[in-house]
Amino acid sequence: MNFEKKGDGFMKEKLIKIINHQLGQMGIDNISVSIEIPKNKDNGDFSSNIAMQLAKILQKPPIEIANDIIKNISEPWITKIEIAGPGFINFYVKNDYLLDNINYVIDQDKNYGSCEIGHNEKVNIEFVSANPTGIMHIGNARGGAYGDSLARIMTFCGYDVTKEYYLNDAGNQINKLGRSVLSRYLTKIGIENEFPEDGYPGKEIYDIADLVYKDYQDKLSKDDLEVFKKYGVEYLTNKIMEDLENYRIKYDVVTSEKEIYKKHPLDKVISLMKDNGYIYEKDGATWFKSSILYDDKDHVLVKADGFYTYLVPDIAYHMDKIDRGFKMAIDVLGTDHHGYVARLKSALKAVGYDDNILNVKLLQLVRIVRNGQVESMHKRSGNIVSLNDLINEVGVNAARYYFSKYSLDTQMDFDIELAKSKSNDNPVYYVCYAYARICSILNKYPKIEKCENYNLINEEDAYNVLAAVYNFPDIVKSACQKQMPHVITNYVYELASLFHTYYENCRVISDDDEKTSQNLNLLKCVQITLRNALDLIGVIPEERM
RNA sequence: GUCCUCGUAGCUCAGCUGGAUAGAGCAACCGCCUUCUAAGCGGUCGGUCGUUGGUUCGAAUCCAAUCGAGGAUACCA
Repeated sequence: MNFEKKGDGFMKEKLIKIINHQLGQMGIDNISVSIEIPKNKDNGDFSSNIAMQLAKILQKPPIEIANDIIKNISEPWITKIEIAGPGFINFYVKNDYLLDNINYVIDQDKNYGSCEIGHNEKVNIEFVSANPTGIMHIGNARGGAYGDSLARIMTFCGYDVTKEYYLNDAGNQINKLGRSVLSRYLTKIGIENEFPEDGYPGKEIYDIADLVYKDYQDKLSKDDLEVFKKYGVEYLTNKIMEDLENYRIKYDVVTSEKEIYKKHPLDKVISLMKDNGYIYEKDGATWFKSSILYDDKDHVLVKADGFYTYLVPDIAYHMDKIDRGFKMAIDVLGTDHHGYVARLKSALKAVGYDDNILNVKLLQLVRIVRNGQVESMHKRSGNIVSLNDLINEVGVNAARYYFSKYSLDTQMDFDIELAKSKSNDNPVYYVCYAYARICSILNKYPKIEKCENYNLINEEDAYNVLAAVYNFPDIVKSACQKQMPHVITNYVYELASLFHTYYENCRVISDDDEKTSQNLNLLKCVQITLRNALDLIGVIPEERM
């Protein structure tokens, strides 16, 4: 048997080639053939529905077509071809390709599963980007896990990814922050004052006031708002970055709103839109004619009081992103921003930029459930669970796994009590346990040599594990193309499950040295696959549990 | 009112560019530790894929209507 050691959808390609050849013989050459791995093993190792797709075109029953396709196929490595159900062609194949994959995985090691489909294309992923007016809370954890995992997956697939945080360090909310700190400061130095009604009530505001006091004692007054703003933004930005780093998120770029003003002065943005004919004046305000683009209504850009609405700096910011040469700019936002997408895309078009570059991922907001009651995240600081508290409570692995488990559009309830009390039921332990079991055995054999061949591995359970390992690169590609990290999370669970079954039924270490050695290499490639897959969702498994 | 997203097992969710008997986990019940980690394994129970129509060889998947949940519809950010 002469299989090239190429674990990258190789068998599928080979089968597609064979089918295409047969179709060519039949005079059909402009149809794309797809090969799938059947969910049910009874339906073969690989399967194609090509005959059914051709039924309409050829005006012939699918089963007849299938017969025509397969009658001349004869390959030594194909053990059986069946036509089943309404016209599926099911291929049964020798297991050698799975065994040959073992050394390939071990050689690839950290790169196993990676690919080059990104062609080094520049991609920007912006996520979290919470305003520096408070600390990170659970609501940010989901977008954080999503954005970071997507970045890891796309990088693994050969994209040139920039992870970006947009820091809103200007504007009204920062004034509010400044006034909140000021109020706490005044109280501290004994000056009676009223806390602003729309101020930020978090306890971190006291800490900032303490810092200001440390540097200035009681020398400041309400005229020094800029100082309070500066301390507030600095302190909270650092705190946010620190919390995110604990959550295993590291940004490549933090873009400051203030800096954007310098690159794209806001009046220039407006005049650009004006030149392109998208601006009109009404009731003393400047309006954007977004309704003639993607939006269903127009929006104000400059208010009657002369201030810009939030949309203008955001347009400038996205212009800047595109200026930097990204072929794709992904924004991860909560569904509460969904109306904003049409606005922003319209605006980019209005300033003459390609709005297709912008790709917005909307995620359902996380609701906090405590004792069966849904709690509001926004109203009172007392209810907000900080990201830091969550990590201290359940650990980073459990948190990252949990938030990577669900697709973006499931409305997610986060049950605090459940997370705390039943953390052992989190499937992350199930997966990590498989990894720990492997390590425990492999650690007994510090030096494992690769084998020439794996002819002694013949258990059904072993083949099942190896088939999942073989499939990993395809899974990564699919997660990347769909931009769905949870595909990886589901995969890793399945791989762990297959391994636990194997472990239960097959002894790895035995008196037969050759067989033991082959088994150890099998373990090694499961270990590599588990580790690589978990890394993509920001989980680092322990060697021991 | 208009627009967007979602309704799959008792619960939490996969599956959705149409494909074979709709899958996991949790919960419930029954088994398995003299052997490499029982945070494990095996088994039983559990479904008119919200409802009704349509498209077709075939629909959880596509289309329309309808009911239900959430969100968006600011001269707030």
